[in-house]
Amino acid sequence: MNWTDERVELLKKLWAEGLSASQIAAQLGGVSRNAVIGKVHRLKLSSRGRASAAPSRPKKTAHSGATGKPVPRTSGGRILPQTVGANALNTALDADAAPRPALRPSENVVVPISRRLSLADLTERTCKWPNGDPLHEDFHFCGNESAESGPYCTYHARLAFQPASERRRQR
DNA sequence: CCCTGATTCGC
DNA sequence: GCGAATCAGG
Repeated sequence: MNWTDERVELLKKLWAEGLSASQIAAQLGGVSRNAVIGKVHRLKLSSRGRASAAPSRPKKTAHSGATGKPVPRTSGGRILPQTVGANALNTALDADAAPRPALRPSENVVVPISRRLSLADLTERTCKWPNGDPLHEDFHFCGNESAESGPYCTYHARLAFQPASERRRQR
């Protein structure tokens, strides 16, 4: 992924909004949080709001080049108070044997902003609620922090374990 | 352990 | 310029 003008603009916007580097990386897709942080610094839009100088940061010595090192590590992510407009929820794929109750691509479903993870990026503690059409590029998993030992985040867990009939009136 | 941003430096 | 590895901290 390269830093197109659009991606840079989005980066600036999200950074200004206070999203963390990992969250921004998740939104942009194709980049690590390190990449985001690096870009932020190069764009000189660090500080973000208050503060001025960084009090601590001596230096560093030995540095092992980026050679035979594994650890892809794509972590980070927190549910934000904001919401994103109606993503169609689909019943199709099953993430890791997580129970997948049927849910109509409902009308006014508002999904919390997610990390939009791919299947490969899911971990034990990420929400495995699938969003979008599995046959589309748009397909992704919520990826937000999942609830206590559950497969979904608190928001999706509610939808998942509620009878369709009750789901209706409770919203 | 989870995460955060900051820095260095090989590429 | 890019970003993994690393650091320092919550």
